[in-house]
Amino acid sequence: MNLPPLIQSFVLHFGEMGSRWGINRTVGQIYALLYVSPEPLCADEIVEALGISRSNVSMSLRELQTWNLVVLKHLPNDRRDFFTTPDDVWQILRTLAEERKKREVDPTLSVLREILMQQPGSDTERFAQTRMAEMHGLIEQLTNWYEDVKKLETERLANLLSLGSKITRLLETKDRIVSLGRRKAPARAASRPEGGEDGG
Amino acid sequence: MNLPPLIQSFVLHFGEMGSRWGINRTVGQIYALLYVSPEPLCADEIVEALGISRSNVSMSLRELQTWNLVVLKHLPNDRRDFFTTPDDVWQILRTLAEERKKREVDPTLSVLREILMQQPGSDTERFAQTRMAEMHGLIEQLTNWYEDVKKLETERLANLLSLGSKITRLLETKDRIVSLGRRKAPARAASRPEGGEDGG
DNA sequence: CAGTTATTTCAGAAATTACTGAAATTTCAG
DNA sequence: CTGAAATTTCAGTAATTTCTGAAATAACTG
Repeated sequence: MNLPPLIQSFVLHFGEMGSRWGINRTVGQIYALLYVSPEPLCADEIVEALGISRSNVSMSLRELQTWNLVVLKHLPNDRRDFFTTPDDVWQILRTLAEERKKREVDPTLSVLREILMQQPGSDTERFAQTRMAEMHGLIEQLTNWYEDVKKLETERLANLLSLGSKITRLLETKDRIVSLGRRKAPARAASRPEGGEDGG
Repeated sequence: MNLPPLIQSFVLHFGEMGSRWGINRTVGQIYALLYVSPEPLCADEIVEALGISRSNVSMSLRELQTWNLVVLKHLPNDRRDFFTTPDDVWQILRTLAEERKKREVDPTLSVLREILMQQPGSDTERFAQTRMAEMHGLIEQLTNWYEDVKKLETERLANLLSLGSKITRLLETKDRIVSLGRRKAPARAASRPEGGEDGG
């Protein structure tokens, strides 16, 4: 491997991280390298930089393309393929989320749904189904939230993030306003398992 | 493998999913099995159910314990160890998030910080650093949000989720109110990197 | 203490995954 | 068309990961 030390640390780290995800080491390294390169790189430059075989680079780039994590560029009068990563980190995040959802979450949801449709043949199975239903419910809530939030423009999303849980204070305010509007009902008094009024 | 069909599907699916994460197949299967079992299971029951070696079960349970994803139980007059999963799915989610952060996000942040401290030795390195700074910034925003939100009680969190991006409408309302309060300025016109006020 | 049961460790076998080099394919120029 | 350059494919090998059986350790009983 033949890289400026500071870049090498980054590339190596991503290689290790890659293997901790489903991604393999080489794929992680190539991604990292492209991410920090000022110009698009061609396959042979990657071979040179990382010291791996040409065919490995070819396969790994293909893998990255199926993840939509790299984009192919062409230079005039050069028929080699050059590669970069999208440069907006928020966009990268979105892509990553989308792909992981597609590969991990959606199949799980569909397996769960399928199982939940079936008739349990015993108490054990019946119990299992209730557990799976809980899991299904949680995942569905999360994906609904995700589907909803991913539509936001980056600026708004960033804003939302930076509010963090402060948002709940706002919600309380809203609740108050709404129940003021309603006037009649004692609003929050009714059956709430959770006792602690924490009214600011 | 010796399981009711409906449970077997679930267990097999989690096995496959496991290998797609860093977790391996057996670990995934054991987790799934414990998750849907009405009673805690001992190691030999797992051996029996999944048809794997006793030693593999022992190692995999240890792995699950380091993730805090299983809990050990003891029955009276029985010195074997029994295992279950926590049964609140929200709690499981929190644990998972926490562990993955610890293993994946935190080390990445620290590598990035370290690299960003160093003096770049060339333009290439300088450019790489700016890219890494972008990534670092994004990750930091996300983890700040996470640290903030994870403190919420489940009920509140679920509430927040179910609002999804509707929340932004509320934010707009708030903006309007706030700028009404201020009266003078055209409010949003000026370049504001971050909304300083949060009402409260 | 010896004997019994439960659990862990670990060297090596088995299985899986990643990588390479050589050959095949594609793409383009003349 | 031929030939050169770029890329891909793939069979075989290398490396890594997972899993097992046997042995070691630990925890308890009487």
